[in-house]
Amino acid sequence: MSSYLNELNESQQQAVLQIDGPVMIVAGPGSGKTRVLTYRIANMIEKGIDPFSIMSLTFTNKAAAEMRHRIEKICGNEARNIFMGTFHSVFARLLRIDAPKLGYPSNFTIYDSQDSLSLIKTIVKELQLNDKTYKANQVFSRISNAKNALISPKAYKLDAEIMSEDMQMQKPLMGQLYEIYAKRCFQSGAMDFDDLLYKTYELLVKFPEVLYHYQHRFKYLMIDEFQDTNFAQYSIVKKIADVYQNICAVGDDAQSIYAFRGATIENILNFQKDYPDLRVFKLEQNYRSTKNIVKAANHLIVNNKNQLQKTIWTDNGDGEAIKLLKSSSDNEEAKLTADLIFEYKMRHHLKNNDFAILYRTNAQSRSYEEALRRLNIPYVIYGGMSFYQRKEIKDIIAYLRITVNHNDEEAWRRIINYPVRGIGKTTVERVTVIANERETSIFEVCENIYTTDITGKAAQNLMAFTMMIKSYKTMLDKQNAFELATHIAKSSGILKELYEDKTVEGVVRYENIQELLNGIKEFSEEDTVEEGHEEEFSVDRSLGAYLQNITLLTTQDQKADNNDSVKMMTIHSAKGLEFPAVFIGGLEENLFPSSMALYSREELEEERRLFYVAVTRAMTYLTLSFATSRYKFGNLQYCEPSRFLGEIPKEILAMHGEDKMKKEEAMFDEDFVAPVKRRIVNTGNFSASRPATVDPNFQADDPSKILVGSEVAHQRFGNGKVVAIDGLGVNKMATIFFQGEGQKKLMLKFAKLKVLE
DNA sequence: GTGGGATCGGTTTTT
DNA sequence: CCGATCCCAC
Repeated sequence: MSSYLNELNESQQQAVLQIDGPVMIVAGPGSGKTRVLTYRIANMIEKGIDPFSIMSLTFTNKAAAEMRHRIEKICGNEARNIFMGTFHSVFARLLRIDAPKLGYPSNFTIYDSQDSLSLIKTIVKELQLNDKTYKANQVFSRISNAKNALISPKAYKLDAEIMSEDMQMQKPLMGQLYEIYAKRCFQSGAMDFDDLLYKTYELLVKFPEVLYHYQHRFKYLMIDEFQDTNFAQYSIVKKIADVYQNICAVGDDAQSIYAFRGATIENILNFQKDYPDLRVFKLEQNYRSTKNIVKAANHLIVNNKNQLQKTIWTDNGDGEAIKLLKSSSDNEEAKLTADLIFEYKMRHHLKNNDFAILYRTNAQSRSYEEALRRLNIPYVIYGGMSFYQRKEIKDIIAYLRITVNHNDEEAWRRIINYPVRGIGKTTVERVTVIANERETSIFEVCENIYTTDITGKAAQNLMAFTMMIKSYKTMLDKQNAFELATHIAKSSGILKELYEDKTVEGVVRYENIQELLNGIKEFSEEDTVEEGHEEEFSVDRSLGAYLQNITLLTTQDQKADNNDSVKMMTIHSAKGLEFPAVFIGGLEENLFPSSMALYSREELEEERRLFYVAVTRAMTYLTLSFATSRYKFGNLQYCEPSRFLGEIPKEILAMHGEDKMKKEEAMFDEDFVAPVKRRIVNTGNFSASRPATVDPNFQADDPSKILVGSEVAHQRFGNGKVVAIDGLGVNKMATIFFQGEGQKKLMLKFAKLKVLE
C-alpha cells in the first residue's frame, strides 16, 4: 500500500482505490478533490495500468499540466503518456488526426466567438434579413445550443418543437441560418468551439472503426468538474467508455455555474441512470476554509431546491467573522477594498499573492485597477479581453491562419484590405457571392479570378494578395513559424505602422506584437521529442498546432506572472482556485444576481451557486461588499444590496468601517464633484443634434453656481443645479452631475457639448 | 475606395 | 463608456 494513502481520509481513500467500473465522486468545495484525482491516477499506474490508456478531462489546461506533474513525481515520467487536457483541447487533438474523414483539413482553423459572430452577421446581411430580428448574438447562441444538444441543421429544421419555438419568436429562418453557417464554416475548413465537440461526436458515430479504436485505447476515463459538462460532452465520453465502463465523474452539483453554455445537472442524474452499478463517493469534509466561511456557504446553498443531498463540514477553526463592506459608489468600494488589502498585509503578514478580488462581470475590474494602482499594489487581471483578442494580435494571427489554411474566410475578410490594398467592400461582396454560388472558398475563387467577371484593378489586387499568401505558405514549409510571423509583421507593413505610432497605445500595440512573436518562437522551439510510445499524438510544434492552442487557452491558462500580485477575475474564472483572502464585490441586486437571471427560479439558483462558488474560494478572510450606487453604462444608478447578503447569518457578519460610513454624505460629494472647467453658454434643448456650447476659458470657483440655462432641461431634470461637468472636449460626450432637491443625487448623461471657439 | 465624423446600440458569465 | 457601423466628402 502506497504511503500517500495515509494522507487521505476514509472516503478519499475509497475513491482513490475504486479503479474499475463506473464511479462518481461528489466533491464539495475544498474537499481535496485534486489530491484524490491525482492519487487515483497514480494508484492506477502503480497497479500496472498503462498511462497510455487513461484519458483525463480537466477544466483548464493548466490544471492538467499540474496534475501530470504531480503524478510524475510519484510514478516517474511515464505519466507523460496520460491523455490530459480540457474537453476542447483534447477533442481538438483527436480531430487533428481524423478531421479529413469528415471532409475537414487536419489543420482546420478554430473560429473563436468573434469569428463566429462576424460570419453570422455576414450571412444575415447576405440574406438581406433584418439584423434586429436576427441579432448575431441570439442566432449564435441558438446554433450553439443546437450543437451542444447534438442537433444537426437538418434535424433542427425537422424538429417540430424547435420550429414552433422559432415561429413564436418571429424568427422562422433560424434553421436556415444554422444550415448556412455550418456550410460556410465547412467551406472555410473551420470549426467553432461547439464543433470541436459536435464533430468529435459525429466522427465517433459515423466511423465505427474510429470509435472502436478509442474505446480500446482509452480504457479509463476521468472527468473533472462533471457538473459543468453539457450533453455533447457527456455523450462523447459515454460512447468512448462504453466497452470497459471504467468511467469516473468528479463534480459537485452545487458548483454548477455553466448552464448558460449548455451544462446541465441532468448529466449527473443521467449518469446514475446510465450506470446502475455506479459507486458513489461523497467528499464532504472541507479542508480549505474556516468554520464561518463554510457556515456562510451552507446557509446560502440551502435556499436552492435543486440539489443533491450532502453536508459540507470542517474541522478548521471558526476564523474571523465575514466582513461586510458598504460603500456609496463602485469607486469607493474599490478604494476601501484596496485599503483593506493594505491593512491585511500589515496585520496578518499576507502577501499580494494571497488576495483575490472576485466579481460578477469583467467590467467591474476597472475601479479596482485604479484603486490598487493608487496604493502601488501590483495586480493581475485574469480574463476579460485577452491578449489574443487584441486587434493588432488578431490581425497578425489572421495572416498566420490563412497561411496555414487558405480557406479560412474570416481571416481573409479581416486582412483582405488591411493594410489598405485597394480591395473595397464591393469587390469583397462580389467575390463572396461567387464563392457561395460555386460552393467553394473565397480563396479558391481568387485563385481562379480569371474565371469570373471580376477584371481590372480589383482582379489584379486580389491576385496579388492570393500570391502573397501562397508565398507565405512556401516559406512556412522551408522556415519556421517564428520567421514567417516576423516576415509577415514586417512585410505587411503592420509593424511599421505601429512603430511610427508614438502614442501610448501605439507603443503598447507594438510591444504586443513583439510579445506575440516571442511566444511563437518559444512554442516552436520547445522540445519536440517526447518519450514513450505515443507516436499517434506526438507533440506538434507546427504553426497550425500553435494557432489551435492559443484559441483554446482558458482564462486560468493565462501566462502566470512570477510577481507577487493580487489576482482579479470573474467568479466563473475562479473555479477550482483558492485564496487566503477573498473579496467579492458588487453584491447588488441586478448585478449579482444579474438582472438577466431573474426570469426563472433555475436562473436565480444558478446565480446563488455562483455566489456559493465565490464564497468557498476563501480560506481565512472573506469580505463581501456592495455599493449603494454604481456607474452603469455611464450613468450613476441607485442600487439595492443583493438579496444573497440576507441569506448569510447575521452572527457571523461584521460591518466594516462603521465610522467611515457616517461620513458617507461628505465623501459622496467629494468623490463626485469634478472640477468644473467650462461653462454652458447657450440655452435650449440640448441634444445630440443641438449640442450645448461651453466656454472653454471659464474657471469656476463655486461649481454649484452653474445653472442649466434651458427650460426644457429644467422640465426634464427638475430644478436641479449642475454641480459638475466632467469629460468636456470638442464634440465629446459629457457627463453632467446634478444635485436634485429632496432626491438622490443623480448623474445624467444628457447632451453633446461643443466648445466655443 | 478611403478616411473621418457622427450616430447607434449593447452591455453576464466562457471554451 | 466603447466599439461597430453608417454616411458623406474627397
